[in-house]
Amino acid sequence: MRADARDNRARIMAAADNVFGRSPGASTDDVAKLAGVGIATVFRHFPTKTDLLEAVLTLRLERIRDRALELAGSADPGTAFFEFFTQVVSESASKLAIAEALSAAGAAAGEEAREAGRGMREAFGGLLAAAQKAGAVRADAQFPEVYALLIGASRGATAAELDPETRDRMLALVFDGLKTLS
Amino acid sequence: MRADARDNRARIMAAADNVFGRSPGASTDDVAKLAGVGIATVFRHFPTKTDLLEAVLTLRLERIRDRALELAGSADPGTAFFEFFTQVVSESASKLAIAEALSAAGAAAGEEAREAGRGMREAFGGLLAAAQKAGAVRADAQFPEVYALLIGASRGATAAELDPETRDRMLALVFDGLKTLS
Amino acid sequence: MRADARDNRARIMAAADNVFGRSPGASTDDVAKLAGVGIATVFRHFPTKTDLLEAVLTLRLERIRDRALELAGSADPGTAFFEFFTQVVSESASKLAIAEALSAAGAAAGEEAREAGRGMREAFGGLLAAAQKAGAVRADAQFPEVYALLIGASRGATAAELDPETRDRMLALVFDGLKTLS
Amino acid sequence: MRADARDNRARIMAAADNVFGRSPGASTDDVAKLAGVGIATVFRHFPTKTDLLEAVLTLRLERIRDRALELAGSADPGTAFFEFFTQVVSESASKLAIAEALSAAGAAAGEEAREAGRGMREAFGGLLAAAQKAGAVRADAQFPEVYALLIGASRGATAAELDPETRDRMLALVFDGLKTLS
DNA sequence: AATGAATGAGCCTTCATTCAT
DNA sequence: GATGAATGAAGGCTCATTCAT
Repeated sequence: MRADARDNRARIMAAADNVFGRSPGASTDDVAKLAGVGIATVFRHFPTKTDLLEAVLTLRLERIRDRALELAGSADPGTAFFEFFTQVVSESASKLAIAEALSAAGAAAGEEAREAGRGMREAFGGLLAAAQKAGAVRADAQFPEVYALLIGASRGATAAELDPETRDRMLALVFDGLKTLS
Repeated sequence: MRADARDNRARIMAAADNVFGRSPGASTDDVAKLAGVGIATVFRHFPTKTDLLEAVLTLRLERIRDRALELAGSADPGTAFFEFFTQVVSESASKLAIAEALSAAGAAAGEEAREAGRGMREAFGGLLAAAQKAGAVRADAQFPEVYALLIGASRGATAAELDPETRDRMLALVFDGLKTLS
Repeated sequence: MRADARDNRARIMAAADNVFGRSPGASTDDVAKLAGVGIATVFRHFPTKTDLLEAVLTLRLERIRDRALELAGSADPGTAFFEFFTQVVSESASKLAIAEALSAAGAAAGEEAREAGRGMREAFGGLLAAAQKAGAVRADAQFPEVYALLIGASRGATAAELDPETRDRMLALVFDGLKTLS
Repeated sequence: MRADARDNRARIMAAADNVFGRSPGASTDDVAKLAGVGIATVFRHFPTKTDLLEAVLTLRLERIRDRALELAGSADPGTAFFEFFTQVVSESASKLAIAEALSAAGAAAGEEAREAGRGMREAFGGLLAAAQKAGAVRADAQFPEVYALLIGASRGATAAELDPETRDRMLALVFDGLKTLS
């Protein structure tokens, strides 16, 4: 039974990620239907809709953090930093929800999500520090504004539904502002 | 009655601007209550909730456009451009709704709102062109990505609830990317 | 001003007759619009929607009564009776409202409408009595069932949206039942 | 749960039959209250008020059809026909709704109700044909006008709120028109 | 543990009716 | 006297959440 339950939980979260990513106002029933379980099962795993939302948010934040951690070991910290930045913004463009997850990372209500946000920001902070140390990013840029830029670029790409070329040109502008002045 | 009605209409729009600015999912009743009118009065002026939303959106877009047009006559196009950019982002920071208005400017459903969005983008485009002609903004930056940057910065500032100093430092980074390379 | 008011009243009643004839659930506003007056004017003339409905009903009943009275003087009472019966049913077929007026004639709430119903039934009763006296309608048929038949035929024609030929054949059946047995 | 749900559904339909029979414009809430369930339960079983109305209509039509089918096997087709006619009209007299169901049987919107109407008319047509074959009903009467007569008599009885004696005398007149001329 | 049914609060919208010009 | 604006009380319908199987 444990395995079954765990399986259901995963299916529900995947469905929720999908559904809420497309339309944030979707109903819990939509999630249940897509997950192929009864609605009561959803509420058994997540007593509140908010709980479900937070679980999804947490998962997303952790995924982003993991991406950062993977790149953290890279030999070229500058490339790693810009690569991460680009990836996050690119995916935001196609997944409305990631951008929102990023902004919610700060104000998130639940403890778990807040913790995930902290972890993600920390990992990104590590990437930034390394890139600065390596001279790829200007040293006077502090974390808060760089992080705000990441959020902003993500949300801008999402909201404007940019085509990839425009998105890349936008990032080029942002990166020019971030790079060490020669 | 004409005067009274016009007055009410204005009060309703102000209330809607306020309420929807705080929580986009607010009910029409909330708007009515804040405006101090009965709910039927709101529906008399705006037959549909969508109509009300669009009227608010249109108003916001027009206000931003007007700001752009005011600055268009400025003697110093570079300053005018950056000043406008800063103002829009600053206000977004405190008014969630402006950022959303900016992003909705593209995909807005209603004809009126779409037209307002067009007007606003045009005015901003004028500011950008002048600034580029004056050599204040790099010539290879095209409108779409600069506009995306404006939206992104606004949304980023809003979502992250930045304090003014951080916001200014974020804008400094963005502006450094936009400025003509020396 | 008296003339103006009377004119408006007539226009409102005509509009109401029209509108309610088509869709019984129509709003008072629809009536006002069709009449070309403000809604408050309608309520000035008819303090309640029920009042308006009753006035329309009364008018219709009076019209039917007048038709009966016109035919009452006819030289051939049998023809007059069947002619009247046919006319009422035919018009019901195309004007939903007449059939309803006829059925409402009994239970109508307002004194005025009730009086109009009484008058109409009396006139129809006169037609029936004369036709029976002339030997055209069987003598054992009493008013209540003949009147019920008039209502029924009208409503049946209306509800079933009969084409004229079927309607006539239906009436032929009814009339065969009403005629004096030879 | 299946049993409970089926039970509730039946209770809701019974309540709807009752409520709409008395006042066709009744609210869904009235139905729910009479059925002793929450309003959402009504909407769970019938997603739209129209759906509920149609379900009730269908049920009524099917009941009438069943009555016709029962009588179809009778040894005396003439009696069977007139018996059916009388029964339908008698019940209409006390149940406004049946008469309306009958007229709606032609134009009903939903496929299910339309099908039920078809079935009912067919069964009634069988009764008529048999009665004609047996010489109890005049051979020149065609189905459409006889059916219109059934509807009309039902609606007339309902609308006029006839007492049983008058209703029977009205039917006697109708039947005299339908019987084979001797 | 999983399910589908039930529930009431809430939302958008309409309408008869009343005010103020 | 005529008008358009304002109003609150429904009404249809949805949704997060709770029960009972």
